[in-house]
Amino acid sequence: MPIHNSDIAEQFDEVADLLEIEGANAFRIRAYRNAARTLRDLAHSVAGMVRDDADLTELPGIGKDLAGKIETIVETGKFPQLEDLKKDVPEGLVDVLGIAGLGPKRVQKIHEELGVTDLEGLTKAAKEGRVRKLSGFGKKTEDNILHELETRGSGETRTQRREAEGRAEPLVDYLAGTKGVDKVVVAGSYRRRKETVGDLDILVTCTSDSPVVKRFVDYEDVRDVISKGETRSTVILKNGLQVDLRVVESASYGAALHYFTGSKAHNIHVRRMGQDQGLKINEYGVFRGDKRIAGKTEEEVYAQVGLPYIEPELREDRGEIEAARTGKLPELIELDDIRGNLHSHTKASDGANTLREMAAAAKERGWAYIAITDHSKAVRVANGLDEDRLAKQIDEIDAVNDELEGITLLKSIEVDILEDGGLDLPDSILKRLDLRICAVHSHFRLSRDKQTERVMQAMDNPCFTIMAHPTGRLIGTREAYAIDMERIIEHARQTGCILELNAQPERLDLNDAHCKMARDAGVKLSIGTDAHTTGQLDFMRYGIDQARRGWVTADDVVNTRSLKDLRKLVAR
DNA sequence: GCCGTTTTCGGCCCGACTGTTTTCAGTCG
Repeated sequence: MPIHNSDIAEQFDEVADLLEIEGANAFRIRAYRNAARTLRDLAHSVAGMVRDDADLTELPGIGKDLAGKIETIVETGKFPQLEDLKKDVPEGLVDVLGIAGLGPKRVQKIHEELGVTDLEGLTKAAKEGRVRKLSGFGKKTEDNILHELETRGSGETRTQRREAEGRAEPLVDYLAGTKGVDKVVVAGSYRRRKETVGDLDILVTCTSDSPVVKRFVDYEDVRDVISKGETRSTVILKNGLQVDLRVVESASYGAALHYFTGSKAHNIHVRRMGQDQGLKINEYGVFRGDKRIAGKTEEEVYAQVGLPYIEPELREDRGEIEAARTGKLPELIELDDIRGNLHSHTKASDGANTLREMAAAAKERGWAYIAITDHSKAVRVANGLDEDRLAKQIDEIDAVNDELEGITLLKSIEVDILEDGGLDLPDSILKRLDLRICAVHSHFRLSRDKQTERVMQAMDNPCFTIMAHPTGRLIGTREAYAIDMERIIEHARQTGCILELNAQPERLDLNDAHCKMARDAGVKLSIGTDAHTTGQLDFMRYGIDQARRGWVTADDVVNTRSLKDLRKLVAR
């Protein structure tokens, strides 16, 4: 059973949690968390690196000690240090640490003085009024703990970007209407365009007498007010989403925007660079001594540490600072670069619109072409096309194209990859199409090797043009099927196949790390909306967001090309 | 536990808010 990066990352995070409760050195704890993050962000398998005898200490945040621990985990499947820690610290305390307002010190105290070892014990102790009697605790703290225990959902939840937008936009409009308010902007992972957000960070600039904080906590969608100060406030919305408000004066806008956009790792890196030059960087500006020397814009902040502006989507401390320093930042793709869409459905299978309607909607968006990719017959629930129906659709598209102006329908199909790696329709009909996108819709539970080989075999068929939603994941509801993306990307490179970045907001498949990996390998991408209605063609922007997070440029994406150039690219 | 264009030892980002305290520890982002 191969060990995945995320397995090791999880164990490192668990060690960090347990060490925290033990009261270990904070920097040692951070080292484990940093290492966990490095492993999660890594596009290739660290187990593979161990197998190849690669030097793990080359990875950021991994030194001699952690490299050794990774090797032990990969080679033996065991992590003795974690086992030992679990003997010393009850595991249930990790859940207790997850309660907002309870940090390591308080958890320790609750454990030592009240004998609490898990959430159940904590609930009992709080209900019996024993928590408030501890020194440093009080009635209010106890009430907060009980409230938190009652209202918290099941574990950690992140909100999908589209849902977050639905909450953020009206709130921004509401705040912008407040007296004295100048700018209102959503920062945080929302601005970095992550596929999901943990909370919303809203930054406001306003006059000193603006009632914006009061207006914020009075917002009708607020369920709980966690804190409310002069420059900061935190609330929980009725759907459980946390929103943080930060207020700064205009002179600090850029510094605050940079700070609250993050990521934390990116900020720490930039601050350290500032420190090396005798500068202090905080949310109010860049300071030499007590004198603020920058802060009005983000560009100013970066300039002070000798860097060009870095796009928010890149700010994950995944090499963007080095790239900026050496002038190697990618010129990220933009929505305007897109010339067409290569994944769309019609009424013929499970879409809602006709060929003409889809063509008109694509033209409205300024595109030059749209590929019609209805399902093939294996997907019965979606009324997939057999050979005869596809042949009819080919004729129909030819006829419609004769009437259309300024937009071209491309003949295509989303053909199923069968369990044995064959395609669901004969080559004879597939060859009549302009391009073919190929997809896995069944047998998700094959072993990693079998799944990988199934797809690679399909890629060997010259009819294979684009791999649709390559890992099959649905954000928050279905894990990716087991597949070795390193091998898939390498095979795509060798065969000239294209990988799709599916832009459906619950798919966004490839993820950002895989986009970068494909790009680094020189494999071309297609950003496809997978639209089942004309309106879903607007999902293109989610795909662009994800691509930008993957360092993707317009040149890396086939559907930024003119129709003529696209035809050349899809011919293998 | 990591890391190094002054360093292989001694640093490690920085400020706001809450609750319980009488000047601040703990927590959070």
